[in-house]
Amino acid sequence: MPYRPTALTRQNALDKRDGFLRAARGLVAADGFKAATVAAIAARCQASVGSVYSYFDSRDRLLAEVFRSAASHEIDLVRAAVADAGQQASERIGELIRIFSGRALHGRRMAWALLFEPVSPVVEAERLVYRSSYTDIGEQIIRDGLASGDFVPQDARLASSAVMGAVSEALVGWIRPDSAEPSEIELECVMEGIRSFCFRALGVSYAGGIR
Amino acid sequence: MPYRPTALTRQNALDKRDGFLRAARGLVAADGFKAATVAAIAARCQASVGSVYSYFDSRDRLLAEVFRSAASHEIDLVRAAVADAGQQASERIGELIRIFSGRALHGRRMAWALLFEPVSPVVEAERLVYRSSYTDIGEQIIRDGLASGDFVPQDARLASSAVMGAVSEALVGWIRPDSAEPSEIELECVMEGIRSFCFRALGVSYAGGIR
DNA sequence: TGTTGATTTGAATCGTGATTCACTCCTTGC
DNA sequence: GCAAGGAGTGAATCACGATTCAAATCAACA
Repeated sequence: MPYRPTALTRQNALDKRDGFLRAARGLVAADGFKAATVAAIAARCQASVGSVYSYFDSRDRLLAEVFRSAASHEIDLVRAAVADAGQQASERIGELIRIFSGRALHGRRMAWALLFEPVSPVVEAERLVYRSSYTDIGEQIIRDGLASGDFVPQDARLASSAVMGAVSEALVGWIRPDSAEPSEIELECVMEGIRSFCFRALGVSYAGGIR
Repeated sequence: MPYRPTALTRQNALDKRDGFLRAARGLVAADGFKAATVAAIAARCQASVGSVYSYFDSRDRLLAEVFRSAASHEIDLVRAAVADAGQQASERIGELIRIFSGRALHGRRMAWALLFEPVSPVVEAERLVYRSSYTDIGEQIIRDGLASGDFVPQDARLASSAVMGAVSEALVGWIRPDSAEPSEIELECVMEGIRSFCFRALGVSYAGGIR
């Protein structure tokens, strides 16, 4: 019974698999999912096209995994920020908006890939989960805000969707692949503008002040 | 000098061209741009694939033209509704929101195609124009509303984008191709919810009432 | 009816990238 | 060193719809 996979072998396999994921992620972050062809991914790892397929069923699944990991990283950051914010619902939704848009505006290519780039149905399914995660977080905060009277009565789910939509649409012009690099000041204005728009929409009792 | 194209010939050519456009539009309205393959378009007109190419440079251009005509029809309806509404900015933006979402919710496949379906870059360029037309209309109304003091001070362009984003995102769940047919009541609730969300965001001075 | 050129046809070709697989190259355990 | 598999390779294949184009057909006019 010669050749039995050993611990080292297994680890190497995991590392290699991970290498493909990192390579793909790098390509996506640089030029979107479209650029993450199987050939490009393999090349980045000095491996052959075929070997990608001994670690993944298909390109789609590989990219779905890339999407999931990049997206859940983003979600985690937002969740953490929201948790760190005060218990006031308005502060928490403000953090959601601020972190979400700040991340998007600073990692524009990746944000574009995660939010807007046309992708295959398999990856699109991941995007659906990703988007609804944000909406879920928002919804919960809004529900709390309604309970505490911080927000004006309204449908929490609808409001959360609308907030995410308002934020996304306000951002899209800034993160489109061919748009010019925006200045830090502009970004601040956009973020603040979105924040106050959403605050008014939610009916936040106190103004929160400009800046 | 035999055979000279005549008026009838020319008319036939125009009609045929128009037939291809209609056919494509029908396919898009039924199943999106993806379904409007050159073969399907030709089949609908009992013509051959090749003849499509004597009227259009490429499928992309054909679809871009379909997009343009469908989109400008929508835009015209919105413009007309806005013009018919009172001179109060809040009424006019309310009409924009109502007609836009009403049309989308009642012609869901076409709305999905125009707003969300992944399309080629050439068609995407048309979508950009289409989207910014709505944003332009909204921006102008908001500008007027700011001038008359109907709305709270804010960046009109940003606000208009945010309104369009909020509306789109609130709608997307209802018009996704695989979503269930919504009831009339649900649609009314969604539209009303969106409208009040946006009214609050704009800081409309009077509530406008439910319904 | 014959001639000329416009129009139509649809099978063959292209383009693009994912996917396969027969073969070679390694590793392990004896 | 050597046999038994596991891994890696990359050229060939596949998928799929857009696009082409030589041949066939049709329309106008003398």
